Order: sequence, then C-alpha cells, then structure tokens
Amino acid sequence: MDSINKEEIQKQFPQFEQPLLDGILKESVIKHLEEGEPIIQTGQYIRSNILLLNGLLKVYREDDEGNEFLMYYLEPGSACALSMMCTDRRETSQVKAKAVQSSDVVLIPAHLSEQWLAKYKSWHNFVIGTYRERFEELLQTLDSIVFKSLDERLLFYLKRHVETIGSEIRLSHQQIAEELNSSREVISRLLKKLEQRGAVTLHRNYLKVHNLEKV
Amino acid sequence: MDSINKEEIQKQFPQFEQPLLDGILKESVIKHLEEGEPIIQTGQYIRSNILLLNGLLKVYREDDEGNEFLMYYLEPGSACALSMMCTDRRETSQVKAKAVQSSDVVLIPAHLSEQWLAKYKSWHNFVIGTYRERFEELLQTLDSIVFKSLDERLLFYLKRHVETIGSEIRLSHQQIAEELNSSREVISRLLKKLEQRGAVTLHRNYLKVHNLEKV
DNA sequence: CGCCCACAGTGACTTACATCACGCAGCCAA
DNA sequence: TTGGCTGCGTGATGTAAGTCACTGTGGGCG
Repeated sequence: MDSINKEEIQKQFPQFEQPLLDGILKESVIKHLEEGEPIIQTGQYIRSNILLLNGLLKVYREDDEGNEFLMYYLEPGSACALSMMCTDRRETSQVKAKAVQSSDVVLIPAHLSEQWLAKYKSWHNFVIGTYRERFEELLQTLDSIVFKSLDERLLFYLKRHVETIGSEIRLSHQQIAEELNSSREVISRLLKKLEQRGAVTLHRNYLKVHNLEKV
Repeated sequence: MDSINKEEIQKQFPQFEQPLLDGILKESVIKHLEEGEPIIQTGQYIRSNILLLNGLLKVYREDDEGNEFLMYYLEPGSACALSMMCTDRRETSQVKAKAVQSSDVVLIPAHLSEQWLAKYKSWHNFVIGTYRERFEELLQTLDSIVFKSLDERLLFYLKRHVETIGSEIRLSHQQIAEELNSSREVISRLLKKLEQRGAVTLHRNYLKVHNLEKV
C-alpha cells in the first residue's frame, strides 16, 4: 500500500490535473488484489469508483445458476463503469469482477466522485469517456451474440484476448467455454478446426494465437 | 414546430433549471417525425443530442445483412444515450432509431451539450442518468440473450412492451420475430402456446396481453 | 516407477431453433 | 364475385450446439 505513490497514479492517469491527483491521494483507498480475488460480488452495493492502477480485471455477468459470461477486461488506466452507477442491483443476474492477475486498484468514495464531476474537468471527461467506451464494448458484445454463430464469437473472443492480454492464452478449453457460456466439447472442436487452418496451436492448459484475420 | 413551446419542454423535463430551458429554446431545433421515420441512420455521424418530447422511438441494432434487433424503446422525457456519444461508427453493425409513433424530438448540437455539462448541474445529472439507465437496460437485454431461451426472451419482450406501450401489441408475428431476430413460424408457435395458457389472445395484426406473470 | 487426475478428443444422441413447403382465412380492390 | 395479397398455422426436415459416455494423454507426485 505504501509503495503506491503519486507518481504511479500519475503515470496511469496522466490526464488528471494536479489538485485532482492530490484529492485522490488524500481521500481514496488503495487496495491490492491477489490473482483470482473478487472485487465486485453478488448483490453488493457499490459505494466506490474503481480505478485500475496495474494488473488486470475481468468483468463478467453471472446468472442465478452460476453460469458466467465475460463482458470485458479492464486494463490499467481505466475504470469500471459499473462501479460508477450505484443503482440497486436486485436483479437475478449480477455483474461481478475479479482480478485475473495480481492487481492494485484505487477506490474512490462515490460522494467524492460526484463532487469531482463538477469540480475537475479531467475527472468529468474521464467518467463520461468511461461510460462511452464500456457502452461501445457492450454493444459489440451484444452484436456478437445476437447475430453471430459460436465459431465467430470464439474468434471475436480470441481477438479481444490477444489485444488486451497477449497471443498466449493461458486458459483451459473449459475456462474458455465458461467465458462464452458454452461447453468444453464444443469449444474443443472449434479450436481444433482453427488449429487445422493454422490460426492457433493448441497445448495443454494454454494455446497460442498466430493469425486470426485470414481465417 | 411553432406549436412547441417552453411549457411543453418544461413539462417533459421538469428537472431542468430555467437558464438551461432558455438555452434549449434558443439554440436547439425541434423536429417532427412521422410514424416509421428514421432518426438515426446507418453510418451517420451524430452531431446532436436527441431528447424526446412526445411520441415513441425505437432504438435497434442492425447487422450487415439487414437483420434487426431491438435494444429498447425511448419514451417522452428521455434521451438517446447513443446520440450522446459521438464516436465514429465504422463497425459493420449499426445502431439505428426510428419513430414508432408520430413524435417530436429536440435536437441539441453536440458542442452545446458539452458546454452545458459543466454549466448546468441538471443537464449534467440528466446526461449521467441517461447513460446509467441505458447501460442497465442493455445489460438486461444481454442477459436475456445469453442465458435465456427464446420463449423466455419472448416473455421478457412482451413484458417490456406492455410496460412502455401497453397491453395491446399492434404488431404482426413477423414484426415481433424481427425484433427478436428470430423467425415468424417459431414466434407463432410460442405465441400459440402462450394463448393456450391464457396469457395472451391472438388476432390478426395484433395481440392482447393478459397476465404474463403466472406463466 | 506407476498411479492418479485434470485436460483433451471423439462418436452418438438430444434439443432448440431455423428453414422449407404448403394450405387456409380474412380482406381489399378490380 | 373473384382473384390476389398478406398474415397465420403446421408438419417435415435441416443444422448448430449442448449433452453424454467413453477413451486417451501428459504431468505431477507419492
């Protein structure tokens, strides 16, 4: 905790003006998350904005039977749009988030975030921008489910993974299936087809992506 | 156009402070839409915020093969979140909107909207609130597709329709099928099952919803 | 070393939904 | 009236994906 200083925040959020940075340092809490640790849990009332300093978070939806569905990954320098809208979450399905890698997050109390919206232009722009980006991302995800078949969705998923995390995907077929709300066997078959076309190479517990475009 | 006055805007947007209302009256354009008229078209760069004064708009997604998918309806007093994020829309799938009923909308130039965010607290809250609501709504829609089967999605669709428009649904099976990105025959069969259970009564070109809860 | 166990491959089957083909009924207009 | 159009009902069939049951395999560990 003490190892996180102004410089680190400034590095990830260079657009923030000085007084805002000071405010963040003074008022916010920095929390370290171990790999796999949840940050937003079911039914929890969110009272803080969450900014990601380093590491990687995964934001996903879960239904009442425990089925998961990946919404998007959060990278350092970005914020969780969901943590910004403290609506009541009584629905059966819940948004959840957890750390994919060991991460550090900045927790900003909701009432301060509200104040800062009016006070700091850079904060305001950041919040609005976050909404926009996540909205866009959610729309893309929606598209891929409504209009595309599973093989196309898998491609979309792999591409996004390569962009955010890298071309070496350290997940089992089972885990990929869960993120797409599908089943292992189906994902295995589709991955095998991709391998035959030279797009990926499969290994135990991980796979490498080569070229998804020409598939 | 001249029949729309300050009182009408004030009635739909009572939370706006006086100077903001004056600004809207002075700077914005009011546009009338006939039933079925599009307001956001494919690939169009959106330069205005759209507020709905009266009537009803339908916001939907369309893919490159012309398949539609309903996102949500917009009622008077609300705004189109999408018109607020003027990102470039080069993706294959497009968000579109059109009038379901004859409607009047207020078009607010994007640069003014930006200014007003800092200037008027009520405008700021309105914009943030719009993002939140639409985000929530989109999440619910996402849920229903990812986790639910078509019969449940149809129920979800009917419920939403009843809430926003009323229990008499003046659409053909074909039109309902399109909004769910399904096919007429399947929707016909599912509707018939609902009729047998007493939840709806079917007619030519319209249907009446009685009680969806106990199904 | 051999045992175990999680991961992966595979064929057979089921299911949900789409698609096709056709018939029929109501309604408008020539 | 009659013809045609549009919306709706329905069986037959196709297809993508989920499920089940089983086999194979590689890697860690006693």
